[in-house]
Amino acid sequence: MSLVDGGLVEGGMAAPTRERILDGAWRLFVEQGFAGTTITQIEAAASLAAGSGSFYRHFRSKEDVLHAVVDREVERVDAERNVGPELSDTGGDVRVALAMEFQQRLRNLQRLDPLVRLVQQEREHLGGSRDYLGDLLVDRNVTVRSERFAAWMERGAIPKRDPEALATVLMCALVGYRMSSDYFDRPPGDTSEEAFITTLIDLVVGP
Amino acid sequence: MSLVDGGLVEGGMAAPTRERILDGAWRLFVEQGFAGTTITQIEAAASLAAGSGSFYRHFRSKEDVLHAVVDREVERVDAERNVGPELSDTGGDVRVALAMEFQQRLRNLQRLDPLVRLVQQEREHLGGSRDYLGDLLVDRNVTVRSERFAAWMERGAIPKRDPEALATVLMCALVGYRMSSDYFDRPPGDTSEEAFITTLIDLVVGP
DNA sequence: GTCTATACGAAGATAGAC
DNA sequence: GTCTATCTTCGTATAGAC
Repeated sequence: MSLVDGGLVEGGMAAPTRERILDGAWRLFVEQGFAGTTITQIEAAASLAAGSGSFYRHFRSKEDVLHAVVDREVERVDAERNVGPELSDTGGDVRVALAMEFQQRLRNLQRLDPLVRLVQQEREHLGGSRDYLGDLLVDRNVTVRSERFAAWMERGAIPKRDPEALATVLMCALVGYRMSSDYFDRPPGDTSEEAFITTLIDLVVGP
Repeated sequence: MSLVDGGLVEGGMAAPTRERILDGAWRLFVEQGFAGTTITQIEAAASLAAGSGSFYRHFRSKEDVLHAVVDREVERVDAERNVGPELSDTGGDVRVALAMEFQQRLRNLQRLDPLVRLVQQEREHLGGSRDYLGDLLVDRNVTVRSERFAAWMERGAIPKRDPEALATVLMCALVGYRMSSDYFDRPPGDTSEEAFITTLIDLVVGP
């Protein structure tokens, strides 16, 4: 049982203050942005007296905790990295394998949206973390998918094309769909996720 | 001849203070964000005395000028709206028509990036403008393109598919490519714009 | 309409007792 | 490590002369 608000974790042990500060700062930064969040709010969220400088016993400044928060989240992304099912897991049906992969990617993108937004907002202050996040979110995904597509092309499961460019196009389409949906609070062109994925698969597999 | 910095416009007439404030605020908001920009900076950019409240003779608050700036930019987007060349303009070559259209869309997206970012940053304060921008940037584009695709499908120029879903997928791919490039300061998967567009065309037209 | 001067509040950060 | 209390800086906004 986990009582995050009370600062307790499984087993009833009180979470270290530093962790509580990171948890609270992360939530507040996501909800209000970095500039919109005050040290006082972070202290309150960490069950410290609001307005006391207790925060400063654990972090040197507001920017300091921003870096710590972002780095922790980027590490989590790294740890949770996963790819879609192998073709063999879906009875050799390439359409099913693609559908599962695209759905999973859209879910992942949605989950990562708060982090992406925060990093975007504070891009000037987050040079290194931003580079690493780009590598994690984009390049490694393209690499892994393009290798898979190349294998499928060899087997004749999908038409032959430049596998890296294909992987890039598909990833960009999914990124664009998710960002448009988040940005405008509705799917682009009123195209449902299902119709979007179906069309994407048709384009990849061919008629 | 236009001397924006000096507050002059064609003809040598001094631009009204209100316009100079809008120009300066727009530039500063793009460079530093809304929260990161001070009234004092806006005044200086408009050639008013820094720290004097002269700003307040023209706008009631910082939020007020934000709305005015965003609305002005959205109106400009609306005025500049344009679509790619007709099929007949390219000698009936659908690949050429698509290439020109995609290139133009990528250029447009790049030009609109500052506005999109600003609206994203201050989304809470910009409800109405945001809805309208979504309509302008996404839905109208999808509508216009899907009608065109439907006509091309009738003529047998491209394979038959759901034209609206196809237009959505393509627009999302371009949005994702541009946003990834801007976000990480490099194209995703190190795929050049040319290779990206070529692959996109191959997917649409078929082998 | 623009200036000088300033009131007011908010937020980051520190000092020192416990 | 946490508290009370406070310092300092900065930014919004206003008052009133010109």
